[in-house]
Amino acid sequence: MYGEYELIVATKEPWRLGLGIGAYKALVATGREAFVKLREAAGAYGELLDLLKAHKWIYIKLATDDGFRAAAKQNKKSITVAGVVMHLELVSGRGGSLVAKYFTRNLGKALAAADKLKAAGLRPNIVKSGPNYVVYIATADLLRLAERDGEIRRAIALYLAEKAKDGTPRQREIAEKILRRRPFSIFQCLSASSRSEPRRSASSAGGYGIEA
DNA sequence: GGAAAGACGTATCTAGTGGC
DNA sequence: GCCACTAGATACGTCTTTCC
Repeated sequence: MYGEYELIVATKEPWRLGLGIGAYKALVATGREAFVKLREAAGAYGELLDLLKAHKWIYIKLATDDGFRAAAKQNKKSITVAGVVMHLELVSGRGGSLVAKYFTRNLGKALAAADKLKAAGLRPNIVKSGPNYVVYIATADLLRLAERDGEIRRAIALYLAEKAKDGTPRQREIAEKILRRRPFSIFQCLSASSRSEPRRSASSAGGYGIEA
């Protein structure tokens, strides 16, 4: 697939940038290298594109960053609590609430997960749901956890923001209600996490185009 | 195709609050 | 203090999606 992509820049002096193709175009890179060049060229703009979650930028990162690709594959709105990977879920009761759940068909695993969560000072519940056992922590515990853990706070904020934007009408209603009710700010969470990262040197991303 | 995991909806319980 | 009402939380079933 990578061979199908070419990074071509239009310029008055194409020979300075790469292989000249036509009077004003330079072929800078092909295949995977085209994505790598694009990513390098983005420089500081990359941070902005990260925050904006621009889908074309995400495609570039998926093509150039193995770790990001693995994380994206694994990431299903899940959080890790006391070593237990749980996924977030909006529950549409009368008011609507947010819970973190761990699914398993193995009762022993469910009990073990609940023990870990208890050891972390939480109050897990185990319910049978069809053939599954569901270990979950309720909204109150989840929010207490979020106060202590920035990563979990960020995951919850992103999840709620995503549901408020792209969820079903009912999910949007619940997500917006929770966001109004709780002192969550997606922007606080994002800016807090971006502040903790080292600054990158700035460079221009202008002038590049990509052709498939 | 089947098992496991994930998503969603409904019913019910519980706690808080206001009116009397 | 009691009752009614409301909102939030929990319980649980079912359907869908994903993965082997």
